[in-house]
Amino acid sequence: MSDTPAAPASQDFIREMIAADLAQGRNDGWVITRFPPEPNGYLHIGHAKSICLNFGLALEHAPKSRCHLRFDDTNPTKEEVEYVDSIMEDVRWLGFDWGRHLYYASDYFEKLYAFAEQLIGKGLAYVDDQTPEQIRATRGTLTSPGEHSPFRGRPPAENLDLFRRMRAGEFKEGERVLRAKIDMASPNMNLRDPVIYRILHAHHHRTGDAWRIYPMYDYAHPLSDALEGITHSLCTLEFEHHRPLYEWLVNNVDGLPGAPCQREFARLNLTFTVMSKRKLLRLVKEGFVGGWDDPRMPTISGIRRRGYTPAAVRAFCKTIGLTKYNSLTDLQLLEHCVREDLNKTARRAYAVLRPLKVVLTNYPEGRVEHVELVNNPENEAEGKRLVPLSRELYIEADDFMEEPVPGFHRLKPGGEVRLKFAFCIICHEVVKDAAGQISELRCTYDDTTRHGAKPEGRPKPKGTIHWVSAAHAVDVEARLYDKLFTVEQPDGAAGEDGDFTRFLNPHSVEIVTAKAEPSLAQARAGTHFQFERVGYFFTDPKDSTPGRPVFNRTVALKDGFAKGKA
RNA sequence: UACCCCGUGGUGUAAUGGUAACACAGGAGAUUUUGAUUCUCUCGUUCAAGGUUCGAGUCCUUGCGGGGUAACCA
Repeated sequence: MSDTPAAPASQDFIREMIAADLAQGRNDGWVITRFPPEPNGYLHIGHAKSICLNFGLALEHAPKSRCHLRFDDTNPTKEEVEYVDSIMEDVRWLGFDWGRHLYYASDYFEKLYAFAEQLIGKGLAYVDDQTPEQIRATRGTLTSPGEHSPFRGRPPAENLDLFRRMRAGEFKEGERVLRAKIDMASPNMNLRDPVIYRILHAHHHRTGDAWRIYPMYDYAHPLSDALEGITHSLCTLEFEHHRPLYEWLVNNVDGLPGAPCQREFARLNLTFTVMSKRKLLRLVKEGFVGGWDDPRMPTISGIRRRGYTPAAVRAFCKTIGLTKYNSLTDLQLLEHCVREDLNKTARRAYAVLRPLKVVLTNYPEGRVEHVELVNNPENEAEGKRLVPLSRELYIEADDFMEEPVPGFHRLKPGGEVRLKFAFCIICHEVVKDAAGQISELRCTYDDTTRHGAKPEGRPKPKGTIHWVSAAHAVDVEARLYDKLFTVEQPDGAAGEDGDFTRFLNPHSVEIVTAKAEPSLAQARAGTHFQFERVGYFFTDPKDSTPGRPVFNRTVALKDGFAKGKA
């Protein structure tokens, strides 16, 4: 894959705006972006879109550019260090680097507090003694204006005193808040005197017990952006109505080093998956999956463990584009991106997922030969390897049909097939057990067909299948992952208050013991393979142990035959 | 029955007043020691109606459809 983190994406409305800003000489030619996660959950593929955008922009505009990683840790009741660590790991894994520009909104608490006092002094903020219920009740509705708080006219000196006492911890949670004084009649609810500070007697993961009041996102975010000199603050569509408030703060607070500009883009939606943190958290907490990094999860850690590559995720993010249209991206596009990458880079190996024994009746007992297999047909430099072959083999059960359907050109009674890189075999006998199940196939091999030789006057078998030597094969665990949900839109299909978990795919994982070529026993954790004719697999970084690898199926190979039948 | 945003093939995007194109998916074929890959061909598109213009996917109006917004969450 030619994709690199710095590869420029096509022009989208954000990049056009930045180009226009640059053309007008704004920001002294700098492009400074930020990725601002709240450390209250794991990052998912939707965040990857934002990460690629923000860090990508910085790379595209080097050297007068950078992207900050800033944790939006303004709500101590929800945030944890565990999430901070995973987020940093995920961003790095995607191939991006924030350098020394790692920040926390909590680093600015003292400055943000001073700005709040400034707003109070200007008569632009006031302490409200109303209860949360009263505030909600007087905010009005979508179709009717709100009412002024009885405390709205409080003089600045009194507000200042009260606000300082809020900070000092003199009041209980919920007793008072600081509100911006804007417009209770605004059609934009965010401008109806939004709460900008609330009392929270909570321990913060970084500031400890130093604070009794914490700023709200709407207040902290624009000012943090401004403090860091962010030029372009890019977020998702649901913050569009917050933009006027964002701008109000940037314009009304004096002494800000920068004037960032917020723009919004559509978040990513993927078929057959849910993306909200709340829903993902539920899948984890209620044990529907093994954890945040379960390979079926759309989290970065999940898809990493599944075997997706950073390059594939980046290519995907580039392909989906950037618009304000609320779209639903086909999961197949993600799969296409990872196949495209892995096809070029993954080592090939032979593994039989559902083994069926084959005895070569004309192959001498006790004889073992070693066949040369190509490691990667897409890259000859990866060379070849030797794989043992003997009288008894395993082939994929799917590669034999006792009563073949039309168009099936693998092994059938009396039929011939090529064992890839070895020779052709003909099936003479189907052996069944007491239950009538096929237990073994008795075949003969043709020594004249070695190494792909096609003797004259001899019809060429249409099928080529993979195989492993029964005596040499190693048992390995393979986890066959499939879609987590059975419907394209689990949230939508669940309806208003329906439960999306009823659309969970009961077959989202199947664990089998595969028969693999011997070298696979030594596969190191975290290695990508293509099991020929089957799919791409990744040695599970968590559950693999030396000598006992566990293989996660990243994605199956496309199957033209299965498709034709459907 | 408020305000904001958005409507281009099945899906995701491009076309910046001048021949509607690319990718994925689908279909057909060629090649193939992976029914993979690769290659060729193919299917199929501007929400609607008016208006402006020599010319509209693009600009205007109205309608329709979708999304968002009433945490002391982010």
